[in-house]
Amino acid sequence: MKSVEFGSYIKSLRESKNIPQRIVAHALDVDTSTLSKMELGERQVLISMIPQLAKVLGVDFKDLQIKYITNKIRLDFKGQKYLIEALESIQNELNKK
Amino acid sequence: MKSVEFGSYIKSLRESKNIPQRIVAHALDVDTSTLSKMELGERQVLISMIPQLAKVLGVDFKDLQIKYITNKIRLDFKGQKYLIEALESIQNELNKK
DNA sequence: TATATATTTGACAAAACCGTCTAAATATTT
DNA sequence: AAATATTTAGACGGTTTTGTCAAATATATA
Repeated sequence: MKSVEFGSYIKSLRESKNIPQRIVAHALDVDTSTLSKMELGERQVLISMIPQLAKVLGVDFKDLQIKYITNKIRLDFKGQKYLIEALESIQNELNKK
Repeated sequence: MKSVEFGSYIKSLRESKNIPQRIVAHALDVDTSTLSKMELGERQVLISMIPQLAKVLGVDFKDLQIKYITNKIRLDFKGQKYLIEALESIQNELNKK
C-alpha cells in the first residue's frame, strides 16, 4: 500500500533543515534506501521510530506522535460512517481511567 | 499477532444466536477454518467485512463498526502517550468538514 | 453408543511486506 | 565540466501473513 502522507511530511521536515537521509537513516538504524521508501510511502514508518525521528529532526515528540496517529487513523478508517462516534467512544473510555 | 478481542466478540455473538460458522463463513466468503481463526484472533477481521458480518449476525451495523474501530485503535496505539490528544485533534478536523 | 455436525488444528503454497544491496539517476559543489 | 554527494529504483532473499485443504477434536443428536 502507498500511504505517502506521513512520509512526505517527515521528508519536508528533513529538507527544511537540510539534513541528509544519511543522518536520519542512521538514527533509525535503516539504510537510506529504506528511508527514501518511507518518505515516498513505499514502506511503513513504525510508531516505534517516532522518538528517534523527533530527536534527529529536532521537532517536538508530542507533535510528531500526534501527527503520526491522526494520519494513521485517517488512513485506516477513511470513509467509515461511524468513525466520529467510535472516536467519542474510545475517548470516554480513556477519560474514565 | 494474536489480537483476539474482536474475534471473540463476534464469536460470542454468533454462539448466542446459535449460528454455525458455516453460515457466517459463507456470508464472508471464506471457509470455516478461516473464520475459526478470526474468532480466535489468528487471522485479521477486515473492516470491509463488517457490513456482511452485522447482517448475518443480526446486529446493528453502527454498533459493530464502532466496536471494530475502537478495538483496533486501542490495540494499535496502546501505551502511546498522546493518544488522547491525537483523538481530539482528529475530531476537530472531522467536525469542521 | 453410534452417527452426524461443528469446530479447531497443522501443513502448505501464494501473496504481501520487509530491509539491504547495487547501481542508476539526480542534485550539489568545486 | 568534473567530481562528489544525495536520492531513488530494481532485484533479491527472508519473514510474515494469508486462505485453503485435510485430518483431528469436540459437540449434538438419533
